[in-house]
Amino acid sequence: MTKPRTRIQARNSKAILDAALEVFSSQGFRGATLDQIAEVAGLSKPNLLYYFPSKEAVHVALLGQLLKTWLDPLRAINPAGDPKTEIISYVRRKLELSRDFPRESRLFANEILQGAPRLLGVIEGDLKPLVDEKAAVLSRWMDEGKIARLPPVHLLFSIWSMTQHYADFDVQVRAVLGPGHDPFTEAGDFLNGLFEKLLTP
Amino acid sequence: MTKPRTRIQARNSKAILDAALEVFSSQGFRGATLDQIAEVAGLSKPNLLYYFPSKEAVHVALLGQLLKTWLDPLRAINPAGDPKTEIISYVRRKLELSRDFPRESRLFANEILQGAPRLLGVIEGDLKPLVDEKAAVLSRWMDEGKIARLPPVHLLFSIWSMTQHYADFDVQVRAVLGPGHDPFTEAGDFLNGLFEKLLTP
DNA sequence: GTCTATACTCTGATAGAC
DNA sequence: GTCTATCAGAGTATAGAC
Repeated sequence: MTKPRTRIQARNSKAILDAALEVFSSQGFRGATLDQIAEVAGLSKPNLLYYFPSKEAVHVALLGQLLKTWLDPLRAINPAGDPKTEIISYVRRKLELSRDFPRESRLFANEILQGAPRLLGVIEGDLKPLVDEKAAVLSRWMDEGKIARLPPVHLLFSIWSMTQHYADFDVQVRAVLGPGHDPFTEAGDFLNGLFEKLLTP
Repeated sequence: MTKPRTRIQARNSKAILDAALEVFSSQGFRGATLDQIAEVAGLSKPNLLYYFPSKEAVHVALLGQLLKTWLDPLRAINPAGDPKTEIISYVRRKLELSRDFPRESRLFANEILQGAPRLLGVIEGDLKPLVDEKAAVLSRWMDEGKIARLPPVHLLFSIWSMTQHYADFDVQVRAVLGPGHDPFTEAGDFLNGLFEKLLTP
């Protein structure tokens, strides 16, 4: 069902992928069942399998569309921009992704936790070259004294881990903060200040 | 099998819990099977079920012993110690936990990702009070001008996320760094410098 | 204490009517 | 395109021999 030809097909394909995102992101691939996905999508199980030939195919379709979105903010770092502004904007965008697409973040986390069986190739083939490219930009900025000298790749890891934490560990974050808190607003202020200070040479 | 009475029972119980940690931490609760656990433990499936009455019971036993270890470093923060030293030691201990017990970290991450169905009570009952207690200590240190003023709980979140990232996302970390890197050694230096700078008023 | 055999349920996937 | 019915295999758990 790569090319939906009718409105119904487009709507059902979308419903299935959305339901699958819901279930896969909270249960992992093996823990999710087609029954659950079909129920959330509001379809029968055989009908789901009319749109996708197998459970695996649904998962692959999800991961495929995930990675483009996921890497966009990193791609958007502009080598010609103001260094500190570029990095802090990147942090902000990553946190917005966690806030607006927490299921995508958890789907990704689940995949990596399980050893990235379906994603390792993409990580090595797409993510690593992109990281190498941007790490070189960061290094140049450090050489020029525009930002503090830090190991560039670990700087990226710290951005990923802190921003994704608010999506992936949302339950724990809210339980520990208690009621009356807005985790993402507070995180935005905290991370803004953190990287402002950290990046100042 | 709460009180093993013979050497064989002690050894088998231990083998089962170790195997279960291996499988649950990489597959999640639903994704793991008793077949896998029994095979890793070197026992037959019925024999495994002689030691634990159900899959659920194995999982509960694992989570129970997990949390004590997991909270120890936070408990160890000494209100009477030197503030910056205490916090940086905490970061170091947490990173050592990630390095030496990555499966425990991933088991915990899996649980939270899945909405903490078996852990939310402990988080609210044990973790939150402990965090509140230590956050008060951090706040006092900030009031006294010993360390920079930051939202204390979010400071703890940043420590948890950055240190656990190296265990939970190990596959991605190694794939992005490429060969010839020692993630945990590099992370230790990076995080040491990061918090040294961040905490300086 | 450990094994073989098996009961029973769940799950992914297919057949075929409409 | 969607449904009911159903199959084959995997999965949890139990019975009972040794």
